[in-house]
Amino acid sequence: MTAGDVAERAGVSISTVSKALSGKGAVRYETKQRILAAADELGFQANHVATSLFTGRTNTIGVITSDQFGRLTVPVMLGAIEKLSEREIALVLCDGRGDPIREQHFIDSFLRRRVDGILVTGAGEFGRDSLRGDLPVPVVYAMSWSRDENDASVVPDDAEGSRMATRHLLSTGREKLVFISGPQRDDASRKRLAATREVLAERGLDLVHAPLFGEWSERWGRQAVKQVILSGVEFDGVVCASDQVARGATEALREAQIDVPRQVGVIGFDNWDVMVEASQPPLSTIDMSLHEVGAAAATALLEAIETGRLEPGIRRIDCEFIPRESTAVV
Amino acid sequence: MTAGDVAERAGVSISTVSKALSGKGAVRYETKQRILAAADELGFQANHVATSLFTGRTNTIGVITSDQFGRLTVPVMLGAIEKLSEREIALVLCDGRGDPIREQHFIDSFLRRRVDGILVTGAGEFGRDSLRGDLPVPVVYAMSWSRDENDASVVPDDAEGSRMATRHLLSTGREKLVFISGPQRDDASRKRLAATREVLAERGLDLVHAPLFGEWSERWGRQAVKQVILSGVEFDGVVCASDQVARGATEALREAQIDVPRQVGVIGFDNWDVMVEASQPPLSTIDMSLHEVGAAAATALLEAIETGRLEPGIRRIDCEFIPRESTAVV
DNA sequence: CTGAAAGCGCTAACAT
DNA sequence: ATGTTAGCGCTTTCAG
Repeated sequence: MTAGDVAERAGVSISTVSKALSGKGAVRYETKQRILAAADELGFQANHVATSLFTGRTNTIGVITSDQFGRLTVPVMLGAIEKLSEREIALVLCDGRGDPIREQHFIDSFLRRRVDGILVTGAGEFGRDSLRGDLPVPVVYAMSWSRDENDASVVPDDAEGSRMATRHLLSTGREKLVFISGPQRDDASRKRLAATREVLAERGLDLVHAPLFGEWSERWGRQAVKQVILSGVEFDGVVCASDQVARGATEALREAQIDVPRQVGVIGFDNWDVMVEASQPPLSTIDMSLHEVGAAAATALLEAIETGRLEPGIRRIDCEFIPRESTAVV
Repeated sequence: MTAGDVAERAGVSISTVSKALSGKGAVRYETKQRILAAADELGFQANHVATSLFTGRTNTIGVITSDQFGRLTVPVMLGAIEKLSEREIALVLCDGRGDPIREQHFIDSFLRRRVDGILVTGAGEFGRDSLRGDLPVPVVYAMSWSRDENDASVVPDDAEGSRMATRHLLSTGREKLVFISGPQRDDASRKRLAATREVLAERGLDLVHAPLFGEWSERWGRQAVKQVILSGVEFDGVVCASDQVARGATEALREAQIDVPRQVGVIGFDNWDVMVEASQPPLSTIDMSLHEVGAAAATALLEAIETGRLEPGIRRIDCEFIPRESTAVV
């Protein structure tokens, strides 16, 4: 099933078939119809491989992840997929697992396949190393950002998200806040703490307890709250750097007969459906708009592919505040 | 950067370069070294597109999902990716969303791209329609299975998993079991119920309460247990068709001052880390080995691509029982 | 408006 | 052991 078959059936030459189907050359209306009909009858689909060989573009972009497509990277990837499939661009995936050797291997494979561009993603606990300097195709980092300022990265505006969270808690009349997060070395932990403190400072306030760093788990959230309660410090709001932590915190409060949201407000981060909805009460939280992060990264990559220009630096996508009961005013 | 450049640099012809690099033709050791050196210096990577055009194989397989790569399909896809990347086979992804029009669109795109095979995946609540009869490449369904008996599908052995769960509960000395599941129309619900009853029947037992169908959520798990408690029926074990349901059930039991596992044992299904670990106590459960499902589907597809033969029918992959505290004997 | 011909980068017979 | 040649299926000048 090639263009030759269609040509034969329509009684024209191969090049006329090509022109008719691509719509690029000048073909008489009537012959065009004949060709289209023939192509249709034969179910002809132009061989994309051959086209790519000629044009040098594969309409394919390589996606490499460092975290096995987890909870954070999947939405990013879906956002990118959606954007790219509008333009008939396919994604080929591979899982670098954060191992530079594996990554290098896959990059080579991408280059052999002549992908038009590369998207790098990952959970983004830390800034990551640049892939390597001399790639012949544009590279965009999504969610996971490159420490190299000449690279282009798209990430959620974490800091502003945390500010929104804190401002919201303050706006419900609470002033005695506690901050619970995951590991201290994680980028997200540090940024979210700094942002929380910044908002408090603007109002002449500070956290009423030293920030609590642990792990990204419900268990830690529970434990941290118990610790705060034990410390005897008075508090009326808990800023959590993840929904898991927030859910754990909420549970521990309930167990200690402290009413959420009446006595203490709790806000999470992530808008992870299974956490925020199952929590009692459901959690107010910050949505990182990961879908948009992926879509924006894809758009930037597309533009770079088409124009050859890629604006370096880190682009931040707005987060969204999602109100639920855990911070309601009662 | 083509084979021609390498040839020129090594002072040989293009075909000799091809032979040297592919290792297929006979090339004198010394010239081969020269060619390898030249290729290395130039950083030459053979153009995969050109090779594909010639060989007719793209070393690419298309993956189409009906559920946006959710919690169940991601591990399946990762299992497949791992298997396939061993052989330098890439996956191109798209998201059909269960919409036949979209699916058709992507299938066409796959065919234009001359993928070597197609993998269909999805959460598998129901058996799905076959893609369409006359595809020129092999198709394997993973997790989501095709209702057409001529197709090849790979799924977890759900029924045996449920039997294991029930047998385990019985083995801990419990006999008065309750069954809580998601929507009744879901395939998984019905199969898991049937399997549970089958094991009970073997021992001359039956559920002590009518099976409870609702949704795949913690909330429903909580509600269902409350309902059972309210009914006044005596029970000492809860078979749940998902970890979310099991976690909700466990919570409701705790709230009702019923000790898990001392008074009632609870077993889940999925081995979803964030659920089983955060539950108090942690949940015993059944792992569906989704990674293996993906890997097995990939293997079957590879074989079909290589040999042209694809064994039709549904292949079931063993589940694994994961003991934790919620069913411990105390 | 249509067709012949060259070529994208590679492979594999077939010479030499 | 190496080189020459003819494609893989398409696009695109360039003639006619």
